[in-house]
Amino acid sequence: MEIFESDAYQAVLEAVEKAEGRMAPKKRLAVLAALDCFAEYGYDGTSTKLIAERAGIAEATIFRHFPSKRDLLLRIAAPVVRHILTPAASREATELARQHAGEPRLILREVMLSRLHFMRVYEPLVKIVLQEILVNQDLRAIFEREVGGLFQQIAPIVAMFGPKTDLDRERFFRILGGLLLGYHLQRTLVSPDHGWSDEEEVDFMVGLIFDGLNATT
Amino acid sequence: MEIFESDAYQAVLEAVEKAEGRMAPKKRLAVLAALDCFAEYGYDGTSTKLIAERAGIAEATIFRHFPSKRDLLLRIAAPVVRHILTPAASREATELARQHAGEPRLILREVMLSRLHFMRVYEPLVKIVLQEILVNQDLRAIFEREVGGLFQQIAPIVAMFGPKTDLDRERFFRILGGLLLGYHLQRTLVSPDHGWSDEEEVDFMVGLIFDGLNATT
Amino acid sequence: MEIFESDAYQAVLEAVEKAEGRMAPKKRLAVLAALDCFAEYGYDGTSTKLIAERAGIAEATIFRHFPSKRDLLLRIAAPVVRHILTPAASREATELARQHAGEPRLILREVMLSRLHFMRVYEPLVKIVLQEILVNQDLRAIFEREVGGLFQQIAPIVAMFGPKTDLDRERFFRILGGLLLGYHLQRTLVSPDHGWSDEEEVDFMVGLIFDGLNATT
Amino acid sequence: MEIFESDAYQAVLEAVEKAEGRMAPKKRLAVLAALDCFAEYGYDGTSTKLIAERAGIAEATIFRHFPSKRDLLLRIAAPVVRHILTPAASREATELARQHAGEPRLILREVMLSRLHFMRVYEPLVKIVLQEILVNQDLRAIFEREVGGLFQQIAPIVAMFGPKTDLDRERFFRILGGLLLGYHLQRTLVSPDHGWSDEEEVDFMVGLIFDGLNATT
DNA sequence: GATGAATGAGGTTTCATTCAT
DNA sequence: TATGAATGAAACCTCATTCAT
Repeated sequence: MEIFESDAYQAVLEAVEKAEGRMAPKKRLAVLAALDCFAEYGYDGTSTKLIAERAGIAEATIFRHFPSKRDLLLRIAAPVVRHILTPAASREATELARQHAGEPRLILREVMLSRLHFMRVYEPLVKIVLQEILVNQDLRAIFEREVGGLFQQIAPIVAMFGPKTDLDRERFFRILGGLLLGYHLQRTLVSPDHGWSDEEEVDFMVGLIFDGLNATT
Repeated sequence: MEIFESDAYQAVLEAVEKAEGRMAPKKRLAVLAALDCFAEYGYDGTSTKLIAERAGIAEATIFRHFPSKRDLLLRIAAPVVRHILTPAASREATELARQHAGEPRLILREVMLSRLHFMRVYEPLVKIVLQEILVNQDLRAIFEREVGGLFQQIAPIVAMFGPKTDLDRERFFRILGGLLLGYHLQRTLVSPDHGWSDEEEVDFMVGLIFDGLNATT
Repeated sequence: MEIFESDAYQAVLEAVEKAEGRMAPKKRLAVLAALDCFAEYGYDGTSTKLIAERAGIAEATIFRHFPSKRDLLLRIAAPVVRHILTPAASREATELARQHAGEPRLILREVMLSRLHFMRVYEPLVKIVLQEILVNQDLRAIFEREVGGLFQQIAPIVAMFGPKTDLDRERFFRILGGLLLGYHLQRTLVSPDHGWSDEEEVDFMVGLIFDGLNATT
Repeated sequence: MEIFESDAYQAVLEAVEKAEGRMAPKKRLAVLAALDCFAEYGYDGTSTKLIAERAGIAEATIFRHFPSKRDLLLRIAAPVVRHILTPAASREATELARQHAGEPRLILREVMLSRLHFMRVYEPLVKIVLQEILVNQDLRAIFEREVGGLFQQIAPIVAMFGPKTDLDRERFFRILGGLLLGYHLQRTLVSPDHGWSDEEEVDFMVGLIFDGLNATT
C-alpha cells in the first residue's frame, strides 16, 4: 500500500481524477493497484483478481467502477496521455523558450530534462503505454493524435533550433523523441543500477545535437 | 498461409531452424503462426488455440513440438536475438568499416541502413521482443547479454567516429540505438503509410550526428 | 416510462396495490419495471440492475420495498392470480348467467370474450405466470388452488351448458381453458400482427362447442 | 444416469444425433444432462456447472462441444422441432388418413393420440420449448416456421373434417393445437397424479369436436 | 425513503496442457 | 507425427443483497 504513496502513483492518480472527478476511496485503490500490476506484468499478464488483492478490495468492486478490464486500462492511460502530455508539454516548452530566449541550447536542455523528469514521474504509465501501444488500437489512436497536436504547437520552438523546412522540423522532432525514449528505457529498464545523471547525459545529447560528433568529442 | 511466405517470416524461420534443426512441416507452421499472432496480439494476448487455427494444425500438435507456450516464444525469439543480432551485426560492421576505411560517414550510413533493413526483415520479431522485454525476465537477460557483447565487439569502430572516452563511446552507442529504434517504430507502427525513404532519413541523421544542427540545416 | 401508463400495466398496478396498500412512487416504478422485464426476459433472465435501470431508480431501492427478488415476483403475480382471477371471474360469470338466462350460447360467448379481455389487459402478467408456473412451485401452488376454487364456484354454470356428470363438467372446464389459452398465445405471441377479431374467433369456437364441426361448417 | 435411459431422453438424443452426427460419449452425456436440467429448472435457472455435474463430466467439456450455453439449448431443441415435428407429423397424419379413409372421427382420434404420445415421449423438451419460446426469439422463429409448414402439408386432411374455407381450416388447426397443448399441460404439469386415460379424454374431445356439447352429453 | 458503495458467491467461458489413439 | 477429446484452474464479469449515509 505504501508503494502507492510514491510520486509516480500520485501523479497518475491526479491525472485520472481530472477526468473521473473525485473518486471513491476504493476506486482510487483500484486505479493504483491496476497501474502497479499493469506496469509489472503487462495488461494481459494481470488478472483482475490480482488487482483486487493488491488493492485490498473485492474483485467486484473494480467492476462497479469500471465496466471492464479494458476500460480500466484506458481510463488510467488516456488521461495522462491526453490531459498531461500535450497541453503541459507545449505550455512548458513555450515558457522555457520565453525564459531563455536567444539561448537555444539552454532551451533544449531544459525541455529535455523536463520531459525526462515527466517520464520518470509517470514511469509505470510510460511502461504500460509503451507495451500496450504495440497491440492496442484505441490507445495508439489517442497517442498519435496527441503527439501530432503537440508537434503543431511547438513547431515554432523547433524552428528556433535551426531546421528550416517543415520536413526537417518533423525529423528533428522525431529524433528528439527517439533520443528521449531510448535514454528513458536505458535508465529505467535495461540498466536501472547504472547510476545515471540525467544532466550529464542530456548535456552530451545537446552537444551532439548542436555541434555534432566532430565538435563534441 | 501465403502471408507466411513473406521475407519477414522466412528469415525468422531460417534463424529458428539454425537452432532447432530441420523442422517437421507442421512444426514450421506452428512457428510461423505463433510469430504472426505474438506480433499482432502480444504473447499473453495470444492463445494456443489461435496459433493452432492460424497454422491450420491441431492445438495438441504445438505441444508435441514445444513443451509449453512460453518455450515456444523463447525458441522463436532467442535464436534471432542470439545467433543473428550479435555475430551478424558485428561481422557486418567490421566488414563495412574495412570497405569504407577512412570514410566514417559512409560507414555509419551503411551500418544504420543495414540495421534498419534487418529490423524491417525481422519486423514481427522486433515487435515481439520489444513487447516481451518489458515484462519477460528471460528474454531481457538474453537481450542484455547480447547487446553488451555487441558493444564490446564493435567498440573499435565506434571509436573511429570520434568519441574518445569509453563513457562517450557507450553514450554514442546508446544514442545510435535509440535513434534506430525510434525511427523503426515510426515507420512501422506510428505512420506506416508515410512513404518513408530510409536513405533520406538516415542521411539526415548521419548529418546531425557528425555536424550537428548548426551545420546540417 | 410512458409505456408504464398503458392499461395493461395500470391494471396490474391496481391489483398489486389492493394487496400492498398505497405504494410510494418509486415502489410503483419498481413494480412496473419488474413486470415489464419479467414479461420480456423471464424471471431468471431479468437482473435487479435491469429493473432498477428501467424504473429509473437505484437498485437498492428495490430492496427497501421488497425483501428479495423472488418476493418481488410473487408480490406482483400473486394478487392478480389470487384477488382477481377467481372472485372476479366467478362473480362475472354468475352475473352474465343471470343476465342471459336461458341463452347458454350467449353466456358462453360473453364469458369467453370477457376472459380474453382480461388476459389481454393482464398480458405481461399472463406471460410471466405461464413461464414461471413451469418451474416455480410457489406460483404453481397458488395458481392450482385458485383454479380449483374457480371451478367449484362456476360448476353450476358449466352444468347449464350440458355436461351431466362431474367428470364431464371438469373436462369441459379444462377444454375451455385450453381453448382460451391457446388462442391467447396465438394472438399475442405467435402472430401478433394477424389482425385478430376476438368476436369472430369466439363465435367460431362457441359454434364448435355447441354444435360440433358437422353443424358448424 | 439411469434416468437418461428413459424413452423420453433417448428419443431426443436420436433427434439431436440426426443433426450433429454420431456424438462422442461425453457429448451425449452433456446433451442428456442439459435436457434434464433445462426441463427441471428452465434455461436461465440452469448453470453449466449443474449440467456438468449431472453429466459427470468437466464443465469445460461442454464448451468443447458447444460454443456457448445458448447454443447448447438451440442444438438440442431445434432438431426436435425441426426434424421431428413437421415431417413426422405430416407423414403420420397422411398415413392415418389413408388407413382410415372415410372415417374422419377415427382419423382425428388416432392423430390426436399419436400427437399426445409424441408430446409424452418428448416431454422434457416440450417443457423447455414452451418456456423458452416465450422469451427466446431464435427458438420462436424456428417453431413458427415449422408449424406454418406443418399446416400447409396437412391442410387437405383438415379439410376432410368439414371446415370449408381456408380461414376455418386454420381456425380448426389452431383449436386442435390449443386442445392438445392444454390437455398435455394438465396431465403432466398441473395434475400429474390424476390418473389420466388419454383414450377417454381424446374420445371426449373428438365427440365435442364433431357433435358439439348438445349431442355429446 | 432513497442511494452509492461495496461484496461473496457464483455465472459463463477460456486457458494451457495431457492423453489415448 | 498428429490429433480429437478431455480437463483443472483460472479468466472476466454479473448476481442479489447489505449497509452507511
